[in-house]
Amino acid sequence: MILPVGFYHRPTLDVARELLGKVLVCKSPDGVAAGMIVEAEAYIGEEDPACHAAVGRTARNAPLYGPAGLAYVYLNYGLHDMVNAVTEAAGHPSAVLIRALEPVEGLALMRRRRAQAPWRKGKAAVADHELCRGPGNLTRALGITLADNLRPLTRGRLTIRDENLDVGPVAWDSRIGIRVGTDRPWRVTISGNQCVSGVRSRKSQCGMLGDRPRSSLS
DNA sequence: CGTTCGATGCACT
DNA sequence: GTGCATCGAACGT
Repeated sequence: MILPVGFYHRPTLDVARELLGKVLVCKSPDGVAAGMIVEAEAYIGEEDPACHAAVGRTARNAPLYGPAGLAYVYLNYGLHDMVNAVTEAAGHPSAVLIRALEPVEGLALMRRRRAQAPWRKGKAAVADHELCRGPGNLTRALGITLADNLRPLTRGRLTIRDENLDVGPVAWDSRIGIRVGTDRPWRVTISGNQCVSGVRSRKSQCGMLGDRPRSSLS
């Protein structure tokens, strides 16, 4: 079942938590690629210094201010397209960044796309659990680009499905790769999943379990 | 093991 | 002109 708009039209932390275990699907003429979401981050409002809306409404971040259930895709570092699910009511700029997937369908297509990255030409193939590890990697593996910005996630080429997959324990910790707003524990992951990005082979990521971060500031 | 740093393009000041 | 919600190679310990 494809997640309905109502799923996204809720508090962003709840959406982030419940996106774990759901399946992001991208169809293209080359085939279908899909993966289970194992890592996500919440970006909530103009008061969140790490949210793109912290600078107020601009041409780029306008999708954050729109209705829930749309994709917000933008280019980062000139190299990587990042995909978010817009959440909450229109006028409340917020979204969930999808940071890693466990590949489910279209592994061969993912491998082909990853190998096409300019910096990967002539390099060894990536392992299956690395195909969608990291926000830039997963968009490349699924073929998600800026052309998917503002696309509804409730039908068509780009969707998120509930396939009743088991999730198990989840952990909240601070968001990755940002210079501000690191105090907010708004990154959520499936504990122990090999496809989660971030610090490698680090001793057990101090994490709390549960439906909400221990100290949510919202 | 760890840390540094270049590639790359565009929105924003 | 500056600075990224990154990736991965290169280098140091």
